[in-house]
Amino acid sequence: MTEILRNGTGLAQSSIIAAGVRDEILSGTRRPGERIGQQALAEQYGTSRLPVREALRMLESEGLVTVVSNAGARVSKLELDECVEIYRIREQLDPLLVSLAVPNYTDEDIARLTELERAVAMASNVEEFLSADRTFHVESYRAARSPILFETVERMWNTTQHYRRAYSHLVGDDGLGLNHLEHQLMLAAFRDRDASEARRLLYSHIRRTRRAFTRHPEIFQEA
Amino acid sequence: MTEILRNGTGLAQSSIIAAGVRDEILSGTRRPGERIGQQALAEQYGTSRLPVREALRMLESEGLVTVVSNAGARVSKLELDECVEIYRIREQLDPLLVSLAVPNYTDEDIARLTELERAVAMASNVEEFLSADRTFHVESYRAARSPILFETVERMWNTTQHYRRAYSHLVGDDGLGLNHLEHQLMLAAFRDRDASEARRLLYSHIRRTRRAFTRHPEIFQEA
DNA sequence: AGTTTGTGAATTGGATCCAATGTAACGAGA
DNA sequence: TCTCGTTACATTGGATCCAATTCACAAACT
Repeated sequence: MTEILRNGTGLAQSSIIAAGVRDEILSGTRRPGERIGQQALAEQYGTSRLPVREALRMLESEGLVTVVSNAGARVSKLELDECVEIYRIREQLDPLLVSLAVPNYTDEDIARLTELERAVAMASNVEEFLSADRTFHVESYRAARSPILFETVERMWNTTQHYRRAYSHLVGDDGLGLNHLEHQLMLAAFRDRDASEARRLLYSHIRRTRRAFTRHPEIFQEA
Repeated sequence: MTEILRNGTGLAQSSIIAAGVRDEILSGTRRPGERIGQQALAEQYGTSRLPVREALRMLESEGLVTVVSNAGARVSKLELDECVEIYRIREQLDPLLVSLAVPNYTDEDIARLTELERAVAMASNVEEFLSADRTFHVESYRAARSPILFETVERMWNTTQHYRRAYSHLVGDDGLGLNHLEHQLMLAAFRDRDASEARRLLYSHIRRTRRAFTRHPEIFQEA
């Protein structure tokens, strides 16, 4: 009965550690190729190395970490080809997800999404933009109530996060204008409850980003 | 230098165990909802429970196993809604994958795929059919050389394997005729190197299966 | 007779300890 | 001075041991 921070329903320490490392990778604290020591992680979270190892296996299955036997774990790196492949997947799945969500939108949903898009447009630095952009899209997917599809999309989003950041830093504010226009068109389709139009717009949105990556292969160069 | 069965490049015991359990789940030896004891697995593979736990975490991330804290691991069950969701994903990804493969087909590839389809048509029982059908599709994807997309598709395939088996047992030979016709049309598109036609045909192929599931919700009833 | 509660065993989660592999620094030789 | 080989160290992989939680069975109570 002591109000000790209980692990909730089945939240083992390995899950907590995995979530922490995941956040650190997504936030850019840990960069691709960087080594992840078990001992260091164990000390950081005040546990033994055992839950750490399970956490690393979980992250490996998510594609965020690459484990080599007897050589340790590293943050996964992506080649341009692989990033393009993932974006091809997203070109298919994100539009499907949004097309499932649009019919379920309430007026409140659309008002909230409009506000979230304002936050994207008003972002004053790269980190703010990345965070707001992700929130906008994630929230636009919520009404689909398709947890498996959502998780699959989120996984694709996560593994490419670092390169989206690198691209944003590279181009600065250029291209944000197009991004804003596409978001506005999507919001219009949302208001019309036009699922197929929202689907096409999101497809183009992601496709354009994919082609932008192809124009900037230097992002994927070895450090 | 001793030719001891080396673990190859990074094949830890946890990966071996995970592969074994994965096979047992896919082959139907372990049924959805069935408990997976750590101790039993450890004895089966002659190791301690430690690699077993890592293996279960990996399978959990793949969606094949559901782990509840302090309550053990079980083979994942799927509701009809979830299975439909996964098939909606496959409707998008499998066609993309085949459309990437078709342009790369050699004449030998097409000859081999024709043979593999004959094996599907000649399958004399459910297990043979499932195995041959999977081989045909997997081989048709190989030329795409898109490992990430392939792995994603394979994951979707794996989590729904049990229900495909249940459906096949339920309907027997009915519907196999349509399956064969669709495969023949796909082969024709392959020979023409008509990627967009192959894509549409595979979309219809998977969509039809999804709708068949919806007509047989009894497959997903509690045992 | 059905429900509930308590006690027991079985199973899971975690920590410490030991072996094996990979890495790196150091030294010797060309 | 550069290269190669050897040795020492750090890190990972695995096994055994201990604590905590859950589940099952049985007994008692309503």
